Amino acid sequence: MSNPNAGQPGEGQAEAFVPYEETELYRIRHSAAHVMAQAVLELYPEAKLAIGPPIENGFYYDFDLGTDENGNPRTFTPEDLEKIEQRMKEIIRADYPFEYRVVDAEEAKRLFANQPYKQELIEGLLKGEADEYGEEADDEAEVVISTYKHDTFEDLCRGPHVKSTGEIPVDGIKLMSVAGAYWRGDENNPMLQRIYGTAWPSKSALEQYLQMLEEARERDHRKLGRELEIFTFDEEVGPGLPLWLPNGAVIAEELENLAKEMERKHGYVRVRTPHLAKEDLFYHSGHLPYYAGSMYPPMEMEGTRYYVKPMNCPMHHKIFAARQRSYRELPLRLAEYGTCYRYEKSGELFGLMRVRSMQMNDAHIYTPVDLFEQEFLDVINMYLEYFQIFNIDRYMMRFSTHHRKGLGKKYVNKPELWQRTEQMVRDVLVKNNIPFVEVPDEAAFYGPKIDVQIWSATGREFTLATNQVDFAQPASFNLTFVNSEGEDEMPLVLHRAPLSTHERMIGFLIEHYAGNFPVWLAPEQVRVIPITDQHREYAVNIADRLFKAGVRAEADLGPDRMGNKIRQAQLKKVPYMLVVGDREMEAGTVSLRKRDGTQINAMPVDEFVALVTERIATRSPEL
RNA sequence: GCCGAUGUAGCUCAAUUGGCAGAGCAAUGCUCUUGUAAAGCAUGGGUUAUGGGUUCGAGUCCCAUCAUCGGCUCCA
Repeated sequence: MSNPNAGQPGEGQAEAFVPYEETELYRIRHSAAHVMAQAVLELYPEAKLAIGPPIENGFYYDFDLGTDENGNPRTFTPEDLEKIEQRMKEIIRADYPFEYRVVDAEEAKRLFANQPYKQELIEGLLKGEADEYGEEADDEAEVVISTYKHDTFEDLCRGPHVKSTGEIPVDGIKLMSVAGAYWRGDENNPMLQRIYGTAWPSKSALEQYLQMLEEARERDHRKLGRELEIFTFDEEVGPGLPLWLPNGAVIAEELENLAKEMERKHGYVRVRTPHLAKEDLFYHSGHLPYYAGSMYPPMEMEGTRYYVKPMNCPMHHKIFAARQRSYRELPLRLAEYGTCYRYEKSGELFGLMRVRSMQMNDAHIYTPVDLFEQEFLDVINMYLEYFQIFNIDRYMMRFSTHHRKGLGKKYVNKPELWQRTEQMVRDVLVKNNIPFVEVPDEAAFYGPKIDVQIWSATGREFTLATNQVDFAQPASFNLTFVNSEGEDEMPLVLHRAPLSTHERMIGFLIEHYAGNFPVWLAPEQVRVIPITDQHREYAVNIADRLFKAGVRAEADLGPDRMGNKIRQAQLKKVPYMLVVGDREMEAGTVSLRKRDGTQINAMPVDEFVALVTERIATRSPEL
């Protein structure tokens, strides 16, 4: 797929009107990849070249280094990176021109005679397959095979490049890391060695980028989650199984309260279901045929096999089927913060963003087909309401559809239903002017979906919320309702999880707010700081008063000085600090210091209580 | 799961070619009674991830396992 966020997803590119592919920076990065490949070939003459495209923030190139004397795959060492980078700078300084030429298929094959991956790419080009950028060839256009050459290095390449290596800013490049990557992104293919580099128009731009990475590390939810005591992992509990600390539990509960309010307003009813079920249920649902790879293995008792649930839907379907349903009670919207377990591969785990136990903001909407549009839109609107509350403005709606080659394997084998439901979703989106990108071959096994994509502090892309159409499970569970004609009719099911899972949502929110939660979400909302021991009782009284007003407030009665107590509260990112001494005690006031450093002295206690309770009640983003 | 790297006190990090495991912060105790981001003194804290091996001697070298990190694959 062509990356819709190719430049920077969000800030930093004011001149975003020019497509990334047409910018000078793109040519610089692409050219840097070629220069790197030359340097690698000089160091490892036997290396086989795969592909080396520009990417967001830089470029990479994939190599197959073959095997060593013992038959083990050869890999790059961190020292190699330094050598390669040094050599790249020499090549850049030598200012070799890039020369473009078109070659016919015969010559191309001869040119890359001992480059098997290039041969495969040439074959692909001739067959009109997607090129190295994943772009489908235009059926009408004739196949053009071209190369770019600089110094001793010639690569199969469409370009574009800079005029000569000297146009690559020698101080603007840096090799970042080595990684394994499968040839053509397929895990059945051999693993290649990938070197990632970054490239910028100048030394200062590079430094700025490195600085930005540094800052991103500061807001990484794994770091803040530890510092703010939100969650922890324990080796003995297991990887991907987070433990919510008291502060994290507060945030999770606030999110649940929000969800309950919102869902009540939108006509949902709540249900609760067990964490495991008999094997038969998951056969029925299609999970065992299509999803078993992500499920924990079964446990057996008295000859019956049970699975821990990877999703809540089958249970909700059983609730729908618990009695006969009438069209009069549809759409039926069943909601549950359900706890699910998925066996994510060990290398896929990532802090809170990718875990093995998760609580989903789940709901299933059973609707007659003719009410689908209305229900679907209501769900989208609920997303937008939530995003407004959290000030989430950097996201992307991704419409995932099936691909015919996956029918019966990745997707249930109902081609006409796929076509029909996908068209329904597309129509709703277009008709309501909701911006989205369509991505083929990314659907759920039971139907098309809309995912909301967001980015973690480290730049990794995640699906935050999801909204999926399901035409498969109603059929496999034989779900029906009696329509106005008195006939049995099958509903469509909408799966939706606008608040994601607690794990991913809170991981995201930590980074989104850099730990500075709005008052309503902050685990500790107010800290009262007495100046000396004589003010302890007054501090306790104020904290007590706030507590009774439903505010999460604590008095810091520790032995530290006021200055250090303020520092500690700042480090924990407590929104409000109330400093109290003689002046406040006499006047019945507090000195309010906000987390941002602003200060309001001599504020009457009543006034502060009114302020904080108003912020909480309205879920105000303001401090 | 795959490729690579890393693992020392609650946290951040030291420890020369293999030669007595240390510091700051945090914690605990005592003193100080303080006005908007760090008071002072003292004390405790470690089977150096786990299990093997090499060696007179291993945090350091080797092997295996576990976990984490950067990617790939996959995904809420």
